[in-house]
Amino acid sequence: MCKLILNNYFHSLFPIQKEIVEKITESFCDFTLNKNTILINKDTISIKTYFLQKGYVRSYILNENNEEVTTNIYSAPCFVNDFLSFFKKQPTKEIYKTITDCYFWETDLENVQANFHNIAEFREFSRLLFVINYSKLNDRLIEMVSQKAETRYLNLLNHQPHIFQQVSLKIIASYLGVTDSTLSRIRKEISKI
Amino acid sequence: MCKLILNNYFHSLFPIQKEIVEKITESFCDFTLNKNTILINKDTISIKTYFLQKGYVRSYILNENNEEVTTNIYSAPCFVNDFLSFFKKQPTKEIYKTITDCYFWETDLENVQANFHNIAEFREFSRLLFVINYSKLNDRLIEMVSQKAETRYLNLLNHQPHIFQQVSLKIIASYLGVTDSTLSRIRKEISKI
DNA sequence: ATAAGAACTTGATAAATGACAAGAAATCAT
DNA sequence: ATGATTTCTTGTCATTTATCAAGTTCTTAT
Repeated sequence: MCKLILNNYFHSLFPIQKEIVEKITESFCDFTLNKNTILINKDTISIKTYFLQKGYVRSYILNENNEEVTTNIYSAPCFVNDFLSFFKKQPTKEIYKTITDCYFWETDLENVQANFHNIAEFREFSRLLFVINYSKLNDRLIEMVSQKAETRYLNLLNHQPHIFQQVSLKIIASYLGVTDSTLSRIRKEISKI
Repeated sequence: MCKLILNNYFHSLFPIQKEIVEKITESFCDFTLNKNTILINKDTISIKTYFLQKGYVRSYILNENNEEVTTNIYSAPCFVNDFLSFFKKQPTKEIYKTITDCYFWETDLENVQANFHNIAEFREFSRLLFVINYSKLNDRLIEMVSQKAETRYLNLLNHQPHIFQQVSLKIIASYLGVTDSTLSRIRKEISKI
């Protein structure tokens, strides 16, 4: 149980003394999940916060036709959270499921609260995590409304090529907001060039 | 200079003692802007945080054809912030402009920091504000990728009918992710029923 | 190794939306 | 009030993407 990667993640976002990071992560516990396993189920209250050290996770909703629409793809190292559910204790609308075998760290709200109110550096880190997540989501929204599917595909391919090694095109298609047939045709078009 | 509405907003999101709210908002200053005035310009660093007490504001980007794509519409009372710019001092990608005459309160990062680290209730409020904003943005993204334009239009009409009184269809169209011609046709179709 | 299922591709056709242009209606500045 | 500007609508046609169905390839469980 080595917390090196977890601790480094805190450092990488906001400069914090080693001893303080160790105090923050003291109560984190590790666990693994096999691929295609639910991490957080729909309509439940997420009582843990998760750090994904290894693997890929996606969140998705079921639309009116019960089709899965991928809302986010998480690639380690990163935190995986349903903010509204975790902090406001509301039922989740999305399902969070592993795409590959995964290695996680988890802790609960009680511990987050203690750190948040007692450790100034953790407060800064937490806020930064929100700012970055909000900003990424905003960028994604802008991309979805202002660029066409082919551009969005090329952006993903350029910025996160590793995703294509691990995640099926069906999931990627729904993340890009198109059907798998359309994605297949986009790839065909691009390969011609 | 009456801070009643501003103070009430804090209360409405998270229960805080009156005296503490007054302390939090002590350093907020008010100002007005005429309609169609820039609040935060593109490529600048937003050094203030804004509370919109009265009026409507929108944020938008300029796409590759220099067309305005509305990313958000803010209706009072609410906070208006470019989180990434304000907290990470990064240049904004979006322009924030008033749609109507507006009345604002503002304060700076120094004050936010003092409150954030000294007042536990403000910390909770701040985090809640992030959680709610993140969640709204996530809902909007889900709506954009999983529902068609007509449904998105009807949702906006049901949940925020007041927007249609103050905001031009051109801006609403771009917020819904369609052209103004398409929105016009959607409205025509619906009116037939 | 093999059968079953899932992932991916492809074709034909339909639906949704965009692009452009022109005209009508509303708003604004003087 | 009047002309200029902007907003909104509408027509025609093009583009993008979805839908459905069939076939191929790849994975996985036994």
